[in-house]
Amino acid sequence: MRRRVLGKKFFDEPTLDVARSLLGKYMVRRRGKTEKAYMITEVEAYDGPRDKASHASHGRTPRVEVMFGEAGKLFVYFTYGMHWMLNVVTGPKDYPAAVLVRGVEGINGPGRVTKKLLVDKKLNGKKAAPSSGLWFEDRGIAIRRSAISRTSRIGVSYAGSYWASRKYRFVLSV
DNA sequence: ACGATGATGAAC
DNA sequence: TTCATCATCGTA
Repeated sequence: MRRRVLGKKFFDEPTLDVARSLLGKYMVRRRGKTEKAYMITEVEAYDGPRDKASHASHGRTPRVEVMFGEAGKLFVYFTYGMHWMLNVVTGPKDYPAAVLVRGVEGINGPGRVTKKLLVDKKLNGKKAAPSSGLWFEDRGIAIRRSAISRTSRIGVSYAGSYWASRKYRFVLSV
């Protein structure tokens, strides 16, 4: 099987492009000797300091510092008192942007993804790479444009009508 | 439908 | 220092 680990070059692109490109790619998790790969089926883009749905719209706080950093780093934060959210940083340094992984094959919901893959704050700020135990791979699956649907993002009504209605969510239809 | 559960930022 | 708000999920 053809495998290519996705690195900085892949993620250092416009957030929306990266989000769409991640569909059909694989997220690989290694814990000790066991390694599991899951095809990515649902993502959301959070794009820049003016995106009111992005936590980075409040400025460069410790919680979101990683979003301002290097593309290809993992951004993990805690919400709703019980869920970890897994993102990967995109675009240039000092431009806060990331893609939230909302679903993978067989697992729907960002909180379930992190629970299943045992993701928590220990991964925050780590590079998405085999050395950190969590990374992304291109395994040669081609995704047709027609297999991708775009919708507005989930749970961001607080962001105001403009930002809440941006079609920044990408879903791979079965 | 709503409660669990806690970090965050804004208000006071 | 308190408070409402949340990129949610499970149970109902």
